[in-house]
Amino acid sequence: MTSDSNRIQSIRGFADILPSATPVWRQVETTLQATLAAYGYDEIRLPALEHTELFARSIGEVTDIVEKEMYSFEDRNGDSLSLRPEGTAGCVRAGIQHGLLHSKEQRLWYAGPMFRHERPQKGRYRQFHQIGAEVFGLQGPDIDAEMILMTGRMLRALGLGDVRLEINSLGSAEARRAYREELVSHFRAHWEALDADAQRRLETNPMRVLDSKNPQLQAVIESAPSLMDRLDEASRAHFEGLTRILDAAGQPYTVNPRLVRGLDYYGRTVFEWVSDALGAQGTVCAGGRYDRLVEQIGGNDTPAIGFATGIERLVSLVTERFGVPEVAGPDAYLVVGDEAAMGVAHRLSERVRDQSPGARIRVHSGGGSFKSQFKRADRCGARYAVVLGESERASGQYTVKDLRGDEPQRSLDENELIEFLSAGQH
RNA sequence: GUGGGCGUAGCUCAGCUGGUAGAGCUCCGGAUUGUGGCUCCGGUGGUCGUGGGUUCAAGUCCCAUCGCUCACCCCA
Repeated sequence: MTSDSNRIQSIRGFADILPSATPVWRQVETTLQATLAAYGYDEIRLPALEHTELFARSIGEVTDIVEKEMYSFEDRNGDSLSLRPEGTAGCVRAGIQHGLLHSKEQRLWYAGPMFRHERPQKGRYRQFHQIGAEVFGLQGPDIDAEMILMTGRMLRALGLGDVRLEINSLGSAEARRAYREELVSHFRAHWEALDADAQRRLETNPMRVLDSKNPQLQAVIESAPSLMDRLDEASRAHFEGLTRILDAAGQPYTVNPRLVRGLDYYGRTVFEWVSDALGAQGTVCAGGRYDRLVEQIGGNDTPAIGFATGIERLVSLVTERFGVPEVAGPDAYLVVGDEAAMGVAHRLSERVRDQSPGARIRVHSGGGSFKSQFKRADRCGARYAVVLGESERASGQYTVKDLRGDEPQRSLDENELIEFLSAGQH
């Protein structure tokens, strides 16, 4: 036994996804991708590594993500590169670089690992996986509403229809700036009523003060001005347009005026789907509009909206609710008597795979008694055990035993056996 | 970065006021010379996370350190 001290372990926050979990992952991923396809989105695949500058310029220099959570390092030529902490920046970069956004709309989705150097906890990892989508070139609230309805459909398709939808509008950059100043002076006037945490937030991200969970601050927060009341006219009309469509579509929501994004590029519509079953990390899907970003990183003025979901969180919810599906074993397990039988076993199984690519045949390896081979056939969940021993080779009649049901043991010649195993479900 | 909880067999865990490391499951073998599951019997598997200290004696007490985990911050 190797001692723990010289055994290499995975990096903190980088999880292995073991065979017992991959079926749920696959189910979540295929369900989400099918829904995206149903709304006419096209897949785009993007690098995990980008120039650090891209994230600094899009996410915001002073955000936590850029300041202390990125995996950044110098390339051999001295460039600063970073593992992507989110997917939007790279998608926008690719859209500009390849001319995808040139006066036409795009509905794109992507999937893959993201990296943030945070302290891991339930539902939060340093390498985590997202599926997200970005729509470019559409400025009206109709696409906002469609994206919200689509993400709602995704969650329902996973059996997670009981999450709640929260929406808000962050208004225009100008309105937000004016509001932020107003907010800062409000809280400065009540400085001594704030706790240390809120005082710190007032310096870094004033709108976050509204998020404080401290009940003693509720009075000061209640009396604070609301961004909703100070939206610019266009943003107000946009938001009202959004709620009209959601109402007409029968999609329930709550307006949460304290719903703020941690990334600088958001404006106007923001939304979140929240579950109460995940502890502190309740957001399973979040998105919003970012009309200024494309221009900000060098493209033409292009309206855009996007969302991302955390696969780990969805997998966790689905697993808690429905358990893990039993892994289906092979259709047949070939028990081999000796070396000569091994040749027969592979000749037979290859012919079955030729004829029926969906057939799942496991040929025993590693020797051992018939007893132990049968035991393994049973343990791996095989439906049938096929015995290839001396007497079978002599007679040309192979024994097939049903391991899961009451079918009587049968004797088949080679062609019959191949037909039998190729038939799939018996 | 900060705080709480936890580190004993592959897994889940027991181990009392310090006194020779245990159980269940798994795995391997046997009962059944070529037939799994159920049962019974036997076996493999541990520097008790790591390093130091106290003691005649440490899984147990003390200190440090590493790891896991939950929470804060922040976020998917």
